[in-house]
Amino acid sequence: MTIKEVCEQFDITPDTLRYYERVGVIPEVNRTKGGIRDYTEEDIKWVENAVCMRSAGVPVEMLIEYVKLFQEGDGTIKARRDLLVEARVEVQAQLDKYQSTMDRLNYKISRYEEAIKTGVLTWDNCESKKN
Amino acid sequence: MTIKEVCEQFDITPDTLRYYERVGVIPEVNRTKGGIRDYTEEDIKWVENAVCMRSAGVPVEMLIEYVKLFQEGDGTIKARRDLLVEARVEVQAQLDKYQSTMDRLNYKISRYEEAIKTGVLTWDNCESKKN
DNA sequence: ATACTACTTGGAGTTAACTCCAAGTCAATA
DNA sequence: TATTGACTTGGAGTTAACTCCAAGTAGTAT
Repeated sequence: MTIKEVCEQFDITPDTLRYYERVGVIPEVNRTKGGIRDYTEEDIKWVENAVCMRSAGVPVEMLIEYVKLFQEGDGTIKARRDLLVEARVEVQAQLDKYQSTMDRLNYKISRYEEAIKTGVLTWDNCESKKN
Repeated sequence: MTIKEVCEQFDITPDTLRYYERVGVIPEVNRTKGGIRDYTEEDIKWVENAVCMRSAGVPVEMLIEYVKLFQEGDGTIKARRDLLVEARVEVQAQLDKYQSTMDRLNYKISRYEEAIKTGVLTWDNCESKKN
């Protein structure tokens, strides 16, 4: 699979994909004799993982560390588990923040909808209410 | 309330708070005769809102736009509602990504826990499994 | 064989959101 | 009054994560 195809599949740019490989967010990718990247299923799984983790803000640094441990073999199982648990803590914390922001947005929007519908501003200052 | 106290309450730095005011993420803050910031309840509500929105990745640009509309008065109710709805779409999309990353992390961690517990690597390559 | 296109590399540039800094001011204490 | 310490400003610097670029090469269509 070419770099272009992989990019379309995950909606990222070739530059990003090459960057991920360069810094070690994914292991080195399979190449043709000519040196052109030819992604295997395995390579693509790594890309999928990286894209997913990055989309939730897991730092590039952490992904690099994980790949490094993975390549060192079975002796790093516990270390990898710990790294993932650490990542999970961060992701969960962010998730909670997003949820509370959603709650706030929903509240504010409902107040605005109400004002628009009734044509009356039913609050002194939307911003100064607890929500 | 002093800048220091507000910072402690929201766990941010004075520099960040001054930056928010400077670029317009929050309206201009109340001052003492000497020119020192003295946050009112109203000011603090704005800070609370900004911190919450920023923690969910709502861009500074959008918050600035919102404050600007707010200061223009009641004629901008619909525009403000639209802005908030736009923000909500983004936040929800991010929330979904975080959730699917959590699912992936939970799956991977459980595989690792299993391997650690049994002492047996029950998969060829943790990364190459669908999850 | 000759274009043409898509790929390759290392390195420089960009962006958003802070974060730090130097120089100056003010209120309270010694 | 002199010093201290926290505050003020505008502007420069930093950081993470890309994103772009110039120069070169490989595979494909004419």
